Amino acid sequence: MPELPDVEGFRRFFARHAQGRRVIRVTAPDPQVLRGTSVQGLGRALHGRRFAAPRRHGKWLFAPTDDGPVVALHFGMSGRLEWSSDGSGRHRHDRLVFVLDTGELRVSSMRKLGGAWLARHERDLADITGPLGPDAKTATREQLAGLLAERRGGVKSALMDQAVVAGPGNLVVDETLWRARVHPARPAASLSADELAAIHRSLREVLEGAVPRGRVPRDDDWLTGVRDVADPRCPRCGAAVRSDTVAGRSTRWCPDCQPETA
DNA sequence: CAGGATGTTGGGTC
DNA sequence: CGACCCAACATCCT
Repeated sequence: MPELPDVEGFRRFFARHAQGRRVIRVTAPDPQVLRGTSVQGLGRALHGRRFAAPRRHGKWLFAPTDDGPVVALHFGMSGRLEWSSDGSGRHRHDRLVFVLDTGELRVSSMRKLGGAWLARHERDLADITGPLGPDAKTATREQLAGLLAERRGGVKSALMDQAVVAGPGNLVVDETLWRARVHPARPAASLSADELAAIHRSLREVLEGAVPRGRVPRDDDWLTGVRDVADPRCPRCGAAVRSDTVAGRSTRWCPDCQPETA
């Protein structure tokens, strides 16, 4: 499920449990999630080192050690972190375990779409992540407007592209466009200054609401709250919510609040 | 049983 | 090169 708000929750979780803690050993109940490294490689790089403050960019979580190597985590569609102070309660989907001096931090992933990478140095992270736009939480209105203005495709496709702006996923984008009253298939380059401002403001509001919760809330005054109910109604105007595939992803929008032509 | 799920990548195509 | 579409990845759920 992880989008930016979820990963920000994982960052806080990582900081609470692992920051300043020493790595005793690394085990991989399912090494398939290790990308470009091995459990031996991770062990050699991390053994005896302490984790420093974790950082997030978009949907990536970076866990540097106090003197060099950095673990990069991406959670795919189903990843999350678990903590066990006494080593008990192992779960079937735990794929990677950092045994620390105070307990075990576990990377769990049902579908194994994400994974764990090892960077020798900070400067190697960009090779792992590929191109990433500015983080959605801090992107300025000018940045966002400029990036969208030079896109040729639809606005949902643009906002979903991590190289344009890093962090938004399917739920955040649908929620943002609903709040901004912009149809998801609108050509990005056709948006007015007012619409661009509304998208930026809405993106900030959605993230400010979601990040403290560590997820996109399923509140009933959010579009996400009616996403999967039968006969969904727009929480703002009561119109029947439309469902279709846009930019290759399942998409919800309100035909009254978000008309196709502005 | 078929289809879908909050993500990304690689191939083919225009 | 930019953008779209689709399949694939692996597992569970409706």
